[in-house]
Amino acid sequence: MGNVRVTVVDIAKAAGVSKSTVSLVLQGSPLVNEATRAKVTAVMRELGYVYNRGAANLRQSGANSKIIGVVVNDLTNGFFAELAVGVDMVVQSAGFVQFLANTSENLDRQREVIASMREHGISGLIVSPARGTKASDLKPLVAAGIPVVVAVRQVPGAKVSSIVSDNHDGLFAAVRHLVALGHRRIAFLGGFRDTAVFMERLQGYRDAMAGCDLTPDEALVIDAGPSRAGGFDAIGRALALADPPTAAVCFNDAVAFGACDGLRAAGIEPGKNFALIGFDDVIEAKTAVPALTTISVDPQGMGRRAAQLLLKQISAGKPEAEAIVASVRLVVRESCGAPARPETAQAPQAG
Amino acid sequence: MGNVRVTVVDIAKAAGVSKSTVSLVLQGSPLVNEATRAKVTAVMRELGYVYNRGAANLRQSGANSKIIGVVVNDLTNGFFAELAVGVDMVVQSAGFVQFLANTSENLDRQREVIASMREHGISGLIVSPARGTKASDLKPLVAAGIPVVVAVRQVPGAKVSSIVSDNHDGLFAAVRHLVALGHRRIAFLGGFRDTAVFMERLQGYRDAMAGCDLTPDEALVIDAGPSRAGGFDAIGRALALADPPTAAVCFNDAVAFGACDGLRAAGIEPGKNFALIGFDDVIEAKTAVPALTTISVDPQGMGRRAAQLLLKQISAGKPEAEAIVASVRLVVRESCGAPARPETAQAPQAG
DNA sequence: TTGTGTTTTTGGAACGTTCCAATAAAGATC
DNA sequence: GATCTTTATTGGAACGTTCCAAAAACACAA
Repeated sequence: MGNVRVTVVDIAKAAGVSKSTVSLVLQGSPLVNEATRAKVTAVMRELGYVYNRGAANLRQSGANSKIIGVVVNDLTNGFFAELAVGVDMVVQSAGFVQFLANTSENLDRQREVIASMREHGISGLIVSPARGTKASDLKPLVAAGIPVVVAVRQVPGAKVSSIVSDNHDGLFAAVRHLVALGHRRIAFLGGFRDTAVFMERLQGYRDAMAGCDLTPDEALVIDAGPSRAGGFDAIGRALALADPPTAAVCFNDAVAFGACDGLRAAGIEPGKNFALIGFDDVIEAKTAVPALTTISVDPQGMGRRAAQLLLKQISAGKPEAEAIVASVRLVVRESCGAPARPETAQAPQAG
Repeated sequence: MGNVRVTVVDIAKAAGVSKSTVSLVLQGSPLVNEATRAKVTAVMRELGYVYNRGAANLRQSGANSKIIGVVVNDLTNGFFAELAVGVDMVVQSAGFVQFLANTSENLDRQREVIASMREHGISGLIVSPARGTKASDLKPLVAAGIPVVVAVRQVPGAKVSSIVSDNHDGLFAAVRHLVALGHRRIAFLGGFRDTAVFMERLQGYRDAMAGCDLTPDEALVIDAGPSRAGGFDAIGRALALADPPTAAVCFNDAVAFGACDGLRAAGIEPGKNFALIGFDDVIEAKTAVPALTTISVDPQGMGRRAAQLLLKQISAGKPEAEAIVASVRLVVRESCGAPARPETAQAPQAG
C-alpha cells in the first residue's frame, strides 16, 4: 500500500504551482515568494514527500552527491572506530552523509569498496589505506577530480592530501623519556620494515638515541608483526641478546602488551624491572596492569581534521593536496617505571 | 582533466552497438552474444567507464539501490563496532554497500540520518536504536515498504524484525552460577528501569533467585546509569544496606568495572571478598584485573545474522517481521571468585 | 524460395530532478 | 498610458540508465 512514490510533480499539482517552483523551494532559493514557499512545504509534509537525491544528482554535475566515502582498514580496532566517529561528526553537521566501509586490511576488498563508492557518486573519500596500497589505487579517483584524503598511513607517490600523526616526534619523545630515567640500552620492538610508519618511527628512535650520545646498535631494532604476538616474539629475541636492553619502545600498544606477556614469561616484571612504552594510547592502555606509558594520538580529533580537510577541498573545487602532521604527546603511566605522577590532563585537540 | 563522464552511449558508439546492448551487458544478461559482450567489456575497460548507480536506480523501481543503511547508537563502543563489522561482512559479499552512521544515542541525530538514508534510497535498514526510539520513528520506513531490522534493543510496538540477545537467559545463568558458588545475597546493579533490556535482565535475575528458593529482596535491585559511574554509585548504595550482598550481577561490563572501583574504594577486593559478574564481554573484560566473569554475546555474529535477516526480507519482497533471540553464554573468569579454571573455548556462533 | 523459430539487437519512452530561457505579474518611472 | 525594473513563476530539455515492444539477423526445414 502507499507504495507509490510521491514526486515533485505531485507536490506541484497539489499546491497549484509548477514543478520548477517546487524545485526552487527544495533548494531554498530566495527567488520564491514566502507564501508560496509555505504552501509548498506544507503540502510536502502532508503528502510525505521524500527527496530523491539520486535523481537530483543525475541532473547536476554529479559532484555534489552529499556522500562522503570513508574506508578504514580495521574497524574492530578502537583507534579506527574513533577515527570514523570523528569524521562522522563534522561530515554530518555539514549536511553530508557518511558511507563507511571496512577493508580488514585486504587490498581486494578495498578496491571493491572504493569502486562501489564511485558508482554511488561520492563527493569525496577519506581512506585509512590497507597495507600495500599503491598510488595507482587512488589514481582514478583523483583523475576524476574526486578529492581524497588519506589518513593514518601515507600512500607513497599519491598526489592526495594526507593526515598522519607525528611518528618521528612520538618515538623521539619516548626514547628521551627513557634516557632521562637512566636507561642506556633501549630497544625498538615490532612493526614491519616495509611500511612508511615503521621507518618514520625508527628514524625518531635513531635520532633520539644519537641526540643522547648513545651508540646506535642495530641489534636492538627488532621488527615483528605489529600485534600482541609480534610483541611477545620480539621481546624474547631482545632478551636473548648478549647485552640485552633494559627498556623498550614499541611500535604500538599491542606490541607493548605482547612484550609485557613475554617479560612475565621470563620472570621479569614490566614497569619494575623493565621499562616499556607503547604507541597509540588505545583504550585499554589506561586500565592495563601496569598502566601503559604510551604516545597518545587523538584518533577522533584526527578524523575531524581529516573531514574538515576534505570538505575544504570539496568546496574549493580545486584538489590542491595538503599534508597535515598531527602532533602527539607522551602519556606517562606505570609501564615505563617512572615514579608515579598524576596523569597529564585530557589531551587538547592535536595540532 | 578528462573531467567528462563516460556514459553508456559513449561505450555504445565506440563498440559499434546500441546503448541497449551495452545496458544488457552491464546487467550480465544471457541474451547478448559472447563476442559482443567481450567487445563491449573491453571498450568499457579501455575508456574507464564507471557505472552510474543513481541513474539506474532512477529508472528502476528504486528499491534495489544496493545500499544498506546501518545505524548504531555508539560506534566508539566496541560492541557496536563489532556489530557493524559483522553486518558489513555479509552485506558486502552480497554485493551491497553499507551506509553507516552513528547517532551517539541522540534521537534527533537518528532521525536525521534515517531521513538522509531514505533520500539516498536504501534498500533496507539495520538499526541499533537510540534510547527512547519510538515505533513512530520507524513507521514511515515500513509504510514505504523498506525492510527494517532492529538489533540489540527492541522498539516496542514497531512491526519490524528484530534480533536481540537472550537477556533473561544470561542473567539467569549468572545468578545460578553465583548461587552454586555459595552466595545467597546477590544484588542486581545498574541499568535504567525504563528500558526493555533492563526489564528482561531483571526478570532473569528474579526467576533465577526464585528458582533457587532465595527470598527476593527488592532492595538488592539497584538501578543506576549503565556506565562505569553508575556502577560505582550502585555498589556504594548496595554496601550501605543493613544486610549487604556478597555478590552482584551487573547490567553490563561497564557497570561491573565501576563496581570494582567502588569495592576497592571500600577496601573490598573484587573477586576475592566479593563476587561480580558483568554482561557483554567487552574486549577489556579479558584483560582487566581481575578478569571479568561475564555474559558473552557475540556482536559480530549478531551483526551477521541481522544482515542475513535483512537480505532475506529484501529478496523476499514481503516484509514479514521475524524476531530472533541470540543465545548467550557465561564466561567464567576471575571476578566471580570461582576457582580458576581454563576459560571456555571461543564462542561458537550464537544460535 | 518461403516459412517458422530462435537468437540478438535496437530505438524510443520512461524515471525524478535541476537548469535555462522565457514569460507573467506587479511596481516604478517617465 | 507606455516603458523599464524587479520579482515570481513556468514549460521544456537535459542527466544516464533500464525497460518494452518490435525489428533484424540467423538457422533450419519444407
